Amino acid sequence: MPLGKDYDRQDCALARALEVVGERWTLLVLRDCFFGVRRFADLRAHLDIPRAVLSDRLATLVDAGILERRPYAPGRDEYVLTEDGLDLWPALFSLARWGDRHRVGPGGGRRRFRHADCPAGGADLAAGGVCPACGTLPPPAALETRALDPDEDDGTRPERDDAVSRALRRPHRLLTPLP
Amino acid sequence: MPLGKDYDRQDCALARALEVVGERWTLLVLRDCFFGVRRFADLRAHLDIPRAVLSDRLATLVDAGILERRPYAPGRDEYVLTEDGLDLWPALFSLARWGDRHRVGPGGGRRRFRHADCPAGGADLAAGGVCPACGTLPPPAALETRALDPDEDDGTRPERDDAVSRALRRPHRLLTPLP
DNA sequence: CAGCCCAGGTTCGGTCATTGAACCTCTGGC
DNA sequence: GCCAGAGGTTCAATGACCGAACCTGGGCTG
Repeated sequence: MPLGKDYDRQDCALARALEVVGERWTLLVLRDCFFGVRRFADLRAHLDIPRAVLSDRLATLVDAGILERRPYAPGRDEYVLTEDGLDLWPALFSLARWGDRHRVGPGGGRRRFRHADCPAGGADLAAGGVCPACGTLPPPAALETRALDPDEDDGTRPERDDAVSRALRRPHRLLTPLP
Repeated sequence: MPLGKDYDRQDCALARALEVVGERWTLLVLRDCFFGVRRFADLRAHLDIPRAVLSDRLATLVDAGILERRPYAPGRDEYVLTEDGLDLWPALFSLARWGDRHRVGPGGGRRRFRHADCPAGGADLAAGGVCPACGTLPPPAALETRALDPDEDDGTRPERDDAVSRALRRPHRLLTPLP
């Protein structure tokens, strides 16, 4: 946990957010949840995260009311974003967009987010997560994401080959279960 | 650095952003830079961050082109946000806003951000950093921040008493030097 | 129903980051 | 010459993270 015992000495909303969401891996786990990944094994395969750490992060997020854990079969649980979790979307999108624009370098995996349910026809999201066509801030469920076309992407890294990564190359509506 | 050696195995813009900005303390340092804090000693006093860690984070941020280090007197340096750094504003604001709304609990220090240069009169920023009055996404330099009035704030913690904390209780234009 | 597999963990030593305290160095002022 | 303050670095101790190995409980297969 970032700041640890210093938590209550920081008089700042940002510090309180980072207390839950600022640990290593946590935001990447949440990104996957927005993409529609719901199961422990899929998160592990997609992120290459140590089991113990993933276990710990999921517990923290459930505790904080950001994820909900629910059985989908006897003995099997899945993790789904709550209302509070869904509200993290603008923050997550803004950070990813910044990474996309300023740290291009040697890593592909760039993607676009389009307002699929847009009354004005839809367009790729602009800064802040705003749809430039209709001017609103669409909720994640109204968005479709897809990888950049190979000719737009200058990444030269080998692509990942787990089920989630493969599914995410094709257009995909956010929050729809993956893979 | 989050993810460390796994950096190049993550095909994701978010991972690349977190590589620079996801370490403990880094976002809090940047928040202070947006507020107008520029000097090592002021950051230290305001954040209660260990010297070695602050030193390391500042070096990383300068390396990444997010901060610029420049002398303001012989032997004295200050740190100022670059263009790339300023572009982090929507992400920072969104996270702080989420913390403000979902993790209220036992910590005051809540604040509002108003579009001071708004042609439509200005209003507190809404989700994504958008000004609800004019519908644009104002740059940080166009914003004024102030602490919530005591009756709006349910924080019961003792207030901090360093120069930066004191200055930030009064209305303050972002990026204007503090304290 | 014995035996196996799979999802979703926990446990465990080794390694790496963070912490707080102490020490260093340069500049300017008296 | 001496001191103070800014902006560091160094160090031992603590805590987080890592990867590998082990555990558990339900379903399937024969």
